[in-house]
Amino acid sequence: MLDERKRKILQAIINDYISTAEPIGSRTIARKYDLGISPATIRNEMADLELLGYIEQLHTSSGRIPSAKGYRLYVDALLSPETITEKEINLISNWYDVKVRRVEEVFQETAKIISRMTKNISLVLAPQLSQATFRYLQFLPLDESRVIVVVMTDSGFVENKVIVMPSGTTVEDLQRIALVVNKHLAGQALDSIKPSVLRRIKADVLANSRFFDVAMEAISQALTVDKKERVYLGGTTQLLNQPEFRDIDKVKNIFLMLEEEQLLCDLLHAHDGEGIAVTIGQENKYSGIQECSMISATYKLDGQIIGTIAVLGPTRMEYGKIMTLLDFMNSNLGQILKKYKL
Amino acid sequence: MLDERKRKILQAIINDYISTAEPIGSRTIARKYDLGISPATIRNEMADLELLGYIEQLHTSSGRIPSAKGYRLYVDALLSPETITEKEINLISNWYDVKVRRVEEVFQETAKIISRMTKNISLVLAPQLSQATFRYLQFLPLDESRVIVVVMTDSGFVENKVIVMPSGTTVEDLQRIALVVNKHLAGQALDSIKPSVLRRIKADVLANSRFFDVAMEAISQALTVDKKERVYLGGTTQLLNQPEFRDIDKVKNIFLMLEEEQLLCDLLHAHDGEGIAVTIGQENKYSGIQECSMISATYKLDGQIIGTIAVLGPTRMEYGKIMTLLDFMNSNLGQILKKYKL
DNA sequence: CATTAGCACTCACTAGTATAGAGTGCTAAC
DNA sequence: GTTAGCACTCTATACTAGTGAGTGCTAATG
Repeated sequence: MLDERKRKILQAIINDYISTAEPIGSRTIARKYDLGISPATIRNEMADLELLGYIEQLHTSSGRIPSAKGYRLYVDALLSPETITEKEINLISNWYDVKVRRVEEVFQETAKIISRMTKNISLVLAPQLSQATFRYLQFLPLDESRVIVVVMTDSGFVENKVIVMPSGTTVEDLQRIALVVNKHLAGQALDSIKPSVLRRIKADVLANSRFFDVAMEAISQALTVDKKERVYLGGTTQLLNQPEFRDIDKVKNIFLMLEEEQLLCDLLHAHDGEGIAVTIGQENKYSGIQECSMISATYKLDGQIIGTIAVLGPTRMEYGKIMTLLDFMNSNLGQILKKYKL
Repeated sequence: MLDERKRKILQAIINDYISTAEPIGSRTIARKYDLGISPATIRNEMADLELLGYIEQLHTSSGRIPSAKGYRLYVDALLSPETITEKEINLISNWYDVKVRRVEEVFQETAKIISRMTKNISLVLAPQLSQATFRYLQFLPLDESRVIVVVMTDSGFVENKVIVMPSGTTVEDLQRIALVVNKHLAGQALDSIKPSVLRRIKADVLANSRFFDVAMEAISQALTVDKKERVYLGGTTQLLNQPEFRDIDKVKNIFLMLEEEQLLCDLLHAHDGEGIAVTIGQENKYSGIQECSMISATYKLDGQIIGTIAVLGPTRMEYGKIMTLLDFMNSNLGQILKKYKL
């Protein structure tokens, strides 16, 4: 383990690099940080730190920058605790009050708040519908031939799908099917409702089998279609403000990744335990963001993890501040969801 | 008006600049395009074209590039007609078949197709709900205190909102309210349903006034909330492939604009007549895209204009090809919407 | 014996200069 | 009217110091 002085110096290097994005030399450390030692001593310590792999040099006569290993130690042990201010809390709750009118908007706005406050890209993985449980389904006639299947879940999410019914289907036919289906599926998790389950139901509705197939098709579509989780992005342009991303090609790689929703889902799922996770640089699986760090946090509703929020930025990011914010946001998000869902 | 030879030369300059992004000189024109005249003659003609404002020079010894006025003439008069290939048509219909499962996805996928095929940013303005007309509304009980208000429109769009009802509300109360509301609102355009209209209804439901206020609040929310039109974006990263956007700051401006949905709506509404519109460079109202051109086309459903599709890119874009594609897409979109809406 | 002053050395960055090359406008010949 | 020829302009590239921030090493110091 590093001694106190080495840690102080490493901390100074990282803090400075985080705010300036410039390599930092022994002179500057001695001047800016009051460590009571001369540049020469700092140089010796820095040589040690470099040997240990915590910092690196771009070329022999440049200052030092933190290495991935350095950031890792920083995040794990050197981070000075940050608190979220009263002002920030007000800003957040005010934002929700003004901008959010319905559940679905919570996620997009959460992403916006986070990116605004951290000056980085934010990602919000919204809960999959499949984790919800089926409450009931209802057919609402639209006109002579078309019917809307409305599927309701426990938590109040509503999924709907317009279908065309064979001519001659009556409202009563539909109600009978709904009755049977509801009896079978009530309380089941959406992702446990597989074609086999639906087929078993069929036996119970034999009398109406003519409409059943169409209805089942629609139901299974209404059920599956939104299993696809949604990722909401915020502040993608923030990346363009970072000096390490002046290079269009680096930016392009990352933006291309951000356009692939499935990839983002996977990325956010990499962390599916509780609490906050930090992946630094090459720790990231996707090569496009190996010059980035990602801080992610899972949030809960009624004690169950239902989604993830994350911040993506250059490895040189304000870990402390962002972790504190995400911690606050994710403990908050459950309540906010409840509130807006009613 | 320009004589034939001048037009040929201007056409050559613009075509070449569109494909190379490099200023073009008299020598190159003579070599690449078989006009039967010498570089010197071309130089003379180019001097004229510059005097007339159709082309410009970056500095005295550089080749010429088209000016905004040049592009304008090109688009209005010089464009060689392009046709869409069988292969492309298949690609498009196949894309819809594979990717689109529900109405809402049509717009996002349309944006993706267009950006993929044009290598530029695409924007799709999806129909506002407010243009739809109210069909009927229904209350679906969720649990003891919560109810879902489902509002259905003519075209089969469904809007829903969870509300909390005062304790003691019965299903019959709700049905009575629904009945009255439906009687009053059926067939009305959503954006004509204002608070004053709702208040007038109140008289008819006096017996249930206790629940009425809550219900009305929810209804008006369900009605207004999605008046907000949605803009779907595709291929924003394509911009980064353009040589004229190697500069991060230019890109940033445009990306910032793309994040503001309201702005994009306004932009797309600038063209609300029929057919295709092209705005070139400074013709654009928003300063951020004055180095861009935008080609937009409105699409219809049942004879009525319901939205806009557009392509945004550098002024140096393949006008002919893109206009042909948009023309095809917008004439196609109505059918596709019908098909997937069913 | 850890610390520090001093110094030679390295290397990116900047400014200045020369050169090459693409393209022009003008003039005179065809 | 068209074109060959030529002097001229201006960018882009390569090369060459010169500057300065920062280092590592050595020897002196408390």
